Amino acid sequence: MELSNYSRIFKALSNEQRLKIFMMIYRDCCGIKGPKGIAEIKLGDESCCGVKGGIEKAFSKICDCMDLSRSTISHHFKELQNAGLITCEREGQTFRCHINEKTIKSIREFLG
Amino acid sequence: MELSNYSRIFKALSNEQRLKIFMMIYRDCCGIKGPKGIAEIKLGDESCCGVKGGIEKAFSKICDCMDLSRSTISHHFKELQNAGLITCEREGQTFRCHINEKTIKSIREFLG
DNA sequence: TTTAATGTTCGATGGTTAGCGAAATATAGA
DNA sequence: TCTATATTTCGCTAACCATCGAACATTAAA
Repeated sequence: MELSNYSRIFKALSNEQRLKIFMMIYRDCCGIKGPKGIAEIKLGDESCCGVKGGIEKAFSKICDCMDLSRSTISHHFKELQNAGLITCEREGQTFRCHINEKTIKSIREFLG
Repeated sequence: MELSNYSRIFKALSNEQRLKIFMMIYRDCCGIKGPKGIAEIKLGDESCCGVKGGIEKAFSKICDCMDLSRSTISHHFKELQNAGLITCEREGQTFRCHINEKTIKSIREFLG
């Protein structure tokens, strides 16, 4: 992976609110059991997406537990998508989103 | 480690030039053999800090191989320090810099 | 078909950042 | 002490970013 790709990924994770959104998706929305390092991160009481395997209504759920406007949250989702960290699709009224495992792998390999 | 610390680290690595500087220090200046993932990153011909274990004159060397003003590079060093990624000290006229292993460890643990 | 809910897009605003050159500071050596 | 070299700080500018509310688009349900 090119250096510029890495900087794009890190830029997406450089905003604390956006990182929080990403962590919620990563940890709770996609059924991935957070490994060490993630468990330590405090998201606060507002953690919301506890449905394992349930990526439905990710957007709404995150809206409900964050103190940001919907438009801002929509923007953050876009940024996470642009960085290749997540993919989102709309099925009817369900906003379905996935973690992009390939990108996660690249991050893991970044410093060995 | 707090979420805000992680976003600060990622912010420091979100600028491509700064990431490049960090990678040079990480890979070449501190005698750390880059693991997989780093080896793949192309820094271009300008890679300069080939002296293993030699962290001396890191600033000057990096200035020589990057197309940025010295003041800008100084600024980037400061940012890397603020994020806790590196520490720098001046010994006489030698600018000595180290990787902060603790922070590296945190990054590695971030996604498991 | 109206209504309610869910997301997106737009334009504005205030704050932050990357970059430069010039001036300042620090150190080593002549 | 003077000079050359190395690094930092300062002041500036242009670009970028986070955020909002309003307006719009889409879909489900009443």
